Amino acid sequence: MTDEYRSARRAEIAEAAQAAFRRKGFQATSMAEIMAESGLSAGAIYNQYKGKADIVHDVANRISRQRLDELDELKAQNPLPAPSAVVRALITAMASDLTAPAQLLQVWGEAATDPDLAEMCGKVYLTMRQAHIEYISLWHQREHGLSPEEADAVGVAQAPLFLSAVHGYVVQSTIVPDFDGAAYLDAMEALLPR
Amino acid sequence: MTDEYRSARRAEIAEAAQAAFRRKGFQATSMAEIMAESGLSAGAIYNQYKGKADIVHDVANRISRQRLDELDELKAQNPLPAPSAVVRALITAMASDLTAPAQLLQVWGEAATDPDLAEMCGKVYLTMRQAHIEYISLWHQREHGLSPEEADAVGVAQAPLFLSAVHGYVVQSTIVPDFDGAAYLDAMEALLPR
DNA sequence: AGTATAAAAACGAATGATCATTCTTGACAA
DNA sequence: TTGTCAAGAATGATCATTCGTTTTTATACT
Repeated sequence: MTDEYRSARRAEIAEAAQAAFRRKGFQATSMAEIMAESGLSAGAIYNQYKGKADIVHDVANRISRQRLDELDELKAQNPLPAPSAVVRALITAMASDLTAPAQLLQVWGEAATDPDLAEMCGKVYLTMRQAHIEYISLWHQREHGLSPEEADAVGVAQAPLFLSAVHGYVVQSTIVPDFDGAAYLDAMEALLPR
Repeated sequence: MTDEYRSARRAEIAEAAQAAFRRKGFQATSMAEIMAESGLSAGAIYNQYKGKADIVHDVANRISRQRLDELDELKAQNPLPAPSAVVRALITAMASDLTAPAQLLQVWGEAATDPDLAEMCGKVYLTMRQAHIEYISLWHQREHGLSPEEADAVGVAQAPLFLSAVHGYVVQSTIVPDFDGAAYLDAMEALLPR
């Protein structure tokens, strides 16, 4: 069997598991449910994954990776809009998959007790933050004529707060019954500095 | 047995369960671990709670309630600082219990798949938001001379973003290895409008 | 006060269900 | 024919919950 086949099958399993996890959570989802969702047998699944924990990690990885992929697309695309517009684009991309925010929140919640997951989430965050630091710095240099050092300092200070806009969106869209995403994005762009 | 005794024992159990949940998560914590942590037997625990789900809900409630209690203390106390200073106080109060942010994140993650928990979290959020709307509105009326209607509109728009500062703190302090809470708070006050 | 009695509460071993994982068996591709 | 993969029943462990028993507590009575 070819490598290509292997990874295709892993994707098949991971997608089924992701759907099941989304419904019941990581811990409360049984292997039997993943088997039912994927239509595969225990043997087929254990041929691809070491165990349930292995699947959980792979799915969490996928969910996080998707956010980084969106970041890459943004980087390749834009001229130089305000940082808040970048955050808007990031959130819009994420929210285009309606289940993505809740899934991210599930992963973060799990990371609170799983060191491996915490490390993965931390790495993803650091990549995100670094990209924002560089972007904010660049934007302040061009737009306000700051020196690279001054601009970097601004980026380091502000990047975590721009990312908080993402975190707030994730939490509120999952938890708040009457959450209005569009109004949230408008308020963010009005509030964050330019 | 008096009602007082009953609630004292429930508190005893809930505190033990909370400690265990913090370590292993809600689902992965077994009744045996709650028994060990509390030093009580199965019978004693099942006399107070209907089952594990009952304990989970009670503990999640406690974790959320503590945040509302802090809000009440703030309301009783302050003259009229800027809204961002209120958010700082809220976060500082929360972070004074070092495990509180991670616990909140666990609850929110669980709420993504548990409708009862989601409803509870939603209610807590809505009272938080309402308090902030009123506060921001009041502050804008006094500080910038806005009419009540104008000021209310500002409050409705901005409150979710002020709360995002809390959500961002919760997520980042749990997930980010080198998170600097003090710098985060300073940046927030510098960034949010006055 | 001291003791008997009844009720409540706690104990902890037993139970039955669920679950992750393994392993034997059969099918299929090379 | 041989080696790989999938199937699915079997296994053994874990877990929430129950329940018969013991202990404690409150109360009534002498």
